[in-house]
Amino acid sequence: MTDLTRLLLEARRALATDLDEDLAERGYPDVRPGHAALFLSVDRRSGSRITDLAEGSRLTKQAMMAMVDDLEGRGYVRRVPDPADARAKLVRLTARGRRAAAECRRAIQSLDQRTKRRLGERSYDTLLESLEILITEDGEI
Amino acid sequence: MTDLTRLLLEARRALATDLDEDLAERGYPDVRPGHAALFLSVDRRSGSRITDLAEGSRLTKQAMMAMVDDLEGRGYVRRVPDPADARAKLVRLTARGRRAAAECRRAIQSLDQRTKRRLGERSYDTLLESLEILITEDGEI
DNA sequence: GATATCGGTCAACCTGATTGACCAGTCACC
DNA sequence: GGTGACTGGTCAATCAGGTTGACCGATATC
Repeated sequence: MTDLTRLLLEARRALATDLDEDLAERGYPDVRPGHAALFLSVDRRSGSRITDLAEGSRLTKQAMMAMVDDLEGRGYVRRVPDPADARAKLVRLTARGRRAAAECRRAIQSLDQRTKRRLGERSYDTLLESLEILITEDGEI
Repeated sequence: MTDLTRLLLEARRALATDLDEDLAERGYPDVRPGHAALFLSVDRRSGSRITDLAEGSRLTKQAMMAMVDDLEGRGYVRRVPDPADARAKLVRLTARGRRAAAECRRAIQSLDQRTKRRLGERSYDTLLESLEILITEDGEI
């Protein structure tokens, strides 16, 4: 009997720590693994709405807002009004944000490749598939 | 490019939620998925030291202490002095704790089996192996 | 006996989220 | 073209599940 939840948590922590260190070495000690999803999913030209970003990362908009606040405070993104809807704001990368995003992308890619090497291509693919299944199919008891 | 850390986090959350609901249905709404490891690893006859439990779950002793505090407050465990070492205390299951532990074991087993069914035996085994590798081999960049 | 280590605890803090309330802008419809 | 419902963003409070650091008394080591 294995405690799968614990295993998942620890594996995540190990990878996140790894990514964190890599980002620090690349000159972004303040970019946290959690920011990755945002950097990866914010629209490069027009920007993205907080609500959309939240939905894409399966977070509440409040949680996403906290991340955006954080990154805005550090100068990686800024909020601009959405010309198409006066209620909305668009989150856009600053120049600094674009550099960080690129580095972040590289860090993730590098981690991916290291992971692939460690597990072997097939196990890696299986891992990804399995995780997707666990996420999407779960919820119904 | 996949954000593996996010995937792991979400998969864990999905499973934890599932386990949580199952435990609630079994009559233990206050037993959290995190308690599982403790219930599974505390020595049934003589009890276990907090330090040992922490090490076994790869947690700090402070974190384990908080869990023990919690479970003690709910009447699932109690601390008794260790006759072999006056510094130490032994965490022991109460009668209520033993019943809860048994139910918890069943819930985990059931979750394991459902997961196995969803992923298929081979993918499930691969998943477990992969996670172990990620946990143990990580840390060295 | 002095000193280092070990088991447990207190305190402060961090991360990554949650729920609930609220406001202003927009949309649909009559 | 006014009314009511919905949507996007925000504030506030809270939570879970950890972390690091300091500390104390008991024990082991020399």
